[in-house]
Amino acid sequence: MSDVAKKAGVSIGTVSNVLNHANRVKPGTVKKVQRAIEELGFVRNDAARQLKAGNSRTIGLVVPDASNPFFADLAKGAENLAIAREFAVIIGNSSEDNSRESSYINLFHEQRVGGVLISPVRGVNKRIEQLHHMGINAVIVDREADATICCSVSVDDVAGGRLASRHLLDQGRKHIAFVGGGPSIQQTVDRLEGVRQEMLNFPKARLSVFETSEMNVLAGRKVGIEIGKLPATERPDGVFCANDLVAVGVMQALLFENSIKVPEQIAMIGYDDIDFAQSTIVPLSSVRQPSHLLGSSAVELLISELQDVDHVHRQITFQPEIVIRESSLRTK
Amino acid sequence: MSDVAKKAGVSIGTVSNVLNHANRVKPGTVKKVQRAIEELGFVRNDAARQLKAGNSRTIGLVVPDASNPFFADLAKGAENLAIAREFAVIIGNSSEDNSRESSYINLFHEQRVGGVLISPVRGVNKRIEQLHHMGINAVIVDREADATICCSVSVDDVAGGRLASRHLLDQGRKHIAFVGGGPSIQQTVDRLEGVRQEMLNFPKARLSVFETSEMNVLAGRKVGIEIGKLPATERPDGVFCANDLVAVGVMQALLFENSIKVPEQIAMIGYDDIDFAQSTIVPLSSVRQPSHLLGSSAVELLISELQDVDHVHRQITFQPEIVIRESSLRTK
DNA sequence: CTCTAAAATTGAAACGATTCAAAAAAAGTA
DNA sequence: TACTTTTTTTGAATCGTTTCAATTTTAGAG
Repeated sequence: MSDVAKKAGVSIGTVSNVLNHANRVKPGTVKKVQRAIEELGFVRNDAARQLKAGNSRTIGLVVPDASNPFFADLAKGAENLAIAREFAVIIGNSSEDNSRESSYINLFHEQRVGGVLISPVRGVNKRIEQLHHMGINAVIVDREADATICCSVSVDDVAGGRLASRHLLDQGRKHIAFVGGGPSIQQTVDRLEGVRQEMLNFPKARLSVFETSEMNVLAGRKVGIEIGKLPATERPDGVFCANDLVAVGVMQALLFENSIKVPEQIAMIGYDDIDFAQSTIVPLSSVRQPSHLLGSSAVELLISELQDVDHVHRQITFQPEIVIRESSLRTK
Repeated sequence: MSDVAKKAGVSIGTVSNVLNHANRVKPGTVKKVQRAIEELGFVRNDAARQLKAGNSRTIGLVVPDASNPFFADLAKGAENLAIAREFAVIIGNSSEDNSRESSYINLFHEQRVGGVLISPVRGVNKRIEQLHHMGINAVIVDREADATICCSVSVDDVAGGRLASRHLLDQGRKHIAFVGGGPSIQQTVDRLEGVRQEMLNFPKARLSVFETSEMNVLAGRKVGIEIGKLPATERPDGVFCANDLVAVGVMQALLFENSIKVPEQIAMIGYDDIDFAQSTIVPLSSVRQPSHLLGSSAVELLISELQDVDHVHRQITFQPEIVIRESSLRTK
């Protein structure tokens, strides 16, 4: 910067003013400085700027699976709004791993990000507590949080679970299977809770629960093979998967490995309504979440927390919506 | 940090040594300092560290479409290796927009990232030139680069185009349609070039080219509707899409909007072999690229450039591989 | 116990921006 | 012209690390 100052024949302070408060500087001087910047190819060192400022115009986003289109869309929503507000978004992929989640939080903290959007893998409250204790502004996404400590943006997963299971039961299915990622994943727990609630209205129906190691296509395929091998009396006639990736895997296995017909023999419904859901072998019914809106709302809340003096923590909950396609329709 | 030093009863320099060169410090002292760090909840300020170091252990990655699973996988490959080498990866999504690409480059430059992995939208050489001129270490991904200036990791797109089109022609298709994103997108240009080369071996076959506004499902659907509306004599009997997202869109439109049978009336093949390709309504043939490997190799090259004094720029080119599924098979 | 070599510790300087009180220049007024 | 007010410009101090030459402590040898 001092090179620029020398070349433009002004002081360092003036160069800084041109960069940050151009209106305080005489127009002629601005031009001189800008020409010098241009000629020297000067680019401000953000580390020094941050060091002085104490924080940065960057938002950290920690997601459990960046290759899940749902989170990719959520990230896109967040990024678009952030850019409009002149913030940058850094994405960290925890891969549903607690220690990886921690190291991203540390990395972001070291970088003194303005704040963090996070969809915690497990132990939400513990994580919130920790972030709060570290003095990091955080918005919980896709999970409800304790209103007193921070903001959150979520979708009512219990309602989503009810929607999906009620639809299957309404279609006359008697034995529902729920396929999801185990009790450490909150989304799974809530969606299953919705199923359980709904089952109370159908006392004759039966529920089986299958646990996957991860929430992706491959893990779904494993469960699909397992289901296909069950004797006819033990086999469910309706499968609800905790996300579409798992549903796609289960469907693949049922159709190709076990020659089971969807929806005739087994009706299926997924969750997230990713772009591909309508393009699967049998178009997949799903529960739609406003992924884009989740991301942008989260950024909105975070920026409000950073900038508004009278900010109060808010919990925004969106309602999911069922999208019915061929995979879950009643057999004629 | 001075608080930590005071609490541990040592100097600031010692605290720094504990953090960075623990072996230079007596084990007992290390313990004292670590306890102090623990108790005070101290987190190093990365801005100051970077300011001193002049650069950061961060790698910027600029992709044209983060919601394309191909790039999501590539990013994952990059991230995994980077983490193993204790680098962090920041992802910027240019959305195939030149100015957005520029602003990410500037952001990364301001942050003094160690280097940049980039899949430039257009004008590759101009962009390489610019990065080189700015003194930014860069590796071009998914595109070959001028060997004298920087490294690159790519897949032979011309070969991929040949593979796909030869397969369709071998199956007896006479009128091939190529669907891709226009001449500004290098991948499209190269894959089409492959098609053109291969057509020379089949002088009786015909080629039509359709241009999409973007390279996603929605854009593909539009072209699919267009193709479906063509009179039978003008309609292609083999469609090669420049990526799987577009192929999925085209397939949706053909099947649902126009009731055209795949592969009986129109054979289809996509590109990238994303996870979903085998789960589409009619399982989609595709050209597989080693997406994960692309990402990790790029990181490898970049880190070598940063750390090895005798680094020489290398161009790594992988060969694509055809994956044949139902969508392109000959009608019995 | 003394001397020497090795290991551990110290703390001032440097990184490159922003800030702000003070100085200088310009504009306005009598 | 002389003085006041407003606008611009200046540059030293600051942010929190890392580095490295100098100093102190410890270990080893005789």
